[in-house]
Amino acid sequence: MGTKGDNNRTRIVEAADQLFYKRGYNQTSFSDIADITGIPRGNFYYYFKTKDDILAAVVEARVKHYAEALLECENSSERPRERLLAFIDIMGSSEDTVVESGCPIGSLCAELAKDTDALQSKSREVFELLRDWMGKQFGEIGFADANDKAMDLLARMQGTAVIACTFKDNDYLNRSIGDLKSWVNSLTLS
Amino acid sequence: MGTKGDNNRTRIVEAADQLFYKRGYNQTSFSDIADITGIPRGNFYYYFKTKDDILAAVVEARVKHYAEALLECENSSERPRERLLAFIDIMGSSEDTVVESGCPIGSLCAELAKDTDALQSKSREVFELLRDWMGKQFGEIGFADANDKAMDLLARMQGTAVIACTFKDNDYLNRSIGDLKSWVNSLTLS
DNA sequence: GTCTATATGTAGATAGAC
DNA sequence: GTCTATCTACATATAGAC
Repeated sequence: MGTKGDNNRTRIVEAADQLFYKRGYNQTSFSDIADITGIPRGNFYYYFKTKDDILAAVVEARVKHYAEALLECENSSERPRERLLAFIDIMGSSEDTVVESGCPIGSLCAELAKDTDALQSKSREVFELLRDWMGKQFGEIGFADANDKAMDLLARMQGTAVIACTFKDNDYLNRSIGDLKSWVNSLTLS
Repeated sequence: MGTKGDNNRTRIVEAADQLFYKRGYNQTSFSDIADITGIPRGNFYYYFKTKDDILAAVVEARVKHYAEALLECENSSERPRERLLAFIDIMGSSEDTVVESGCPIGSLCAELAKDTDALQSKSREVFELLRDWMGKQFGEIGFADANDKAMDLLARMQGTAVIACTFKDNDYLNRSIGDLKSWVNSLTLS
């Protein structure tokens, strides 16, 4: 803790995080990470046993990152509906990277769905965090089907990211984010 | 045309098509395709100059496949709204594979968005076909923003596939498909 | 803890016999 | 057209000096 080694470990995870997003997990090599960090390939095995372990560390870093983002959304308003809107806005503030590389969470899950079960379930953890948080917000609003609503919002955000990225369409992305917020605002307790 | 070589070419493309879907483009090797077809690795270069060329052939095969599927949807009803519902049902009929590997079109585009521009724009062709066809249907219904509606439907189907696949959730997939059809049915000319 | 050198496997691609 | 043998590059991973 607090040693030089921890710094190197953190730098490896941060570089891997970016590369997994921009190029994908399978297309990112140890050499790529070495080039960015300046840390020689061979050293990685002092911090991680396998490439899969690097992925696990990246996912854990992302869970931590999004947990903090959700906390900010939580603090942004007393009203759960406003909190959900605040979360949707995060995607808007990442407009350019979403158009370039898609959603960092969704694109990783989509890639690893075609890989081993271990990698797939690891990558899912970030989505589980978001789903549970969204479910909590919808529940506080009063929806009986809060979990279903959470899955719907998650899915609509993912679809928006996939299509905006595929067509390289910033206008569509912004319009769709607006529609998403309108949808959350229009939902009524039946 | 009609020679033995064309048969081999077709078999390579069909095997590649399946493998690109189940394992992804980058994770599919010539050896994998050779194992399935029984055609030796070295032979592939008689039919294709590079792996990218195999992808192009696969995309063209998919465009042809979906063009036929769209024609069937077109013939299924005189009413464009019904035709759109028929297309949505295609995803429902592929329930198990969608949960296992996602949408064949969307997952390929998401993967290749992190690859070269050439591969990315090639993979997009299937989506362009679907978008244009959907736009035509929404236009026939009478929507002024038919193209926007097409993008929305495409996005919602993609989001549904990503989430159903990530969470391995057949129930969610079926519910979401139902919701999608209700949405198409509920759209009114403003 | 950090580094270089290297092992081992497999990828895409080529050469040339038949 | 079909096949085997092989080239070159680069991947993950290991060994061992410092």
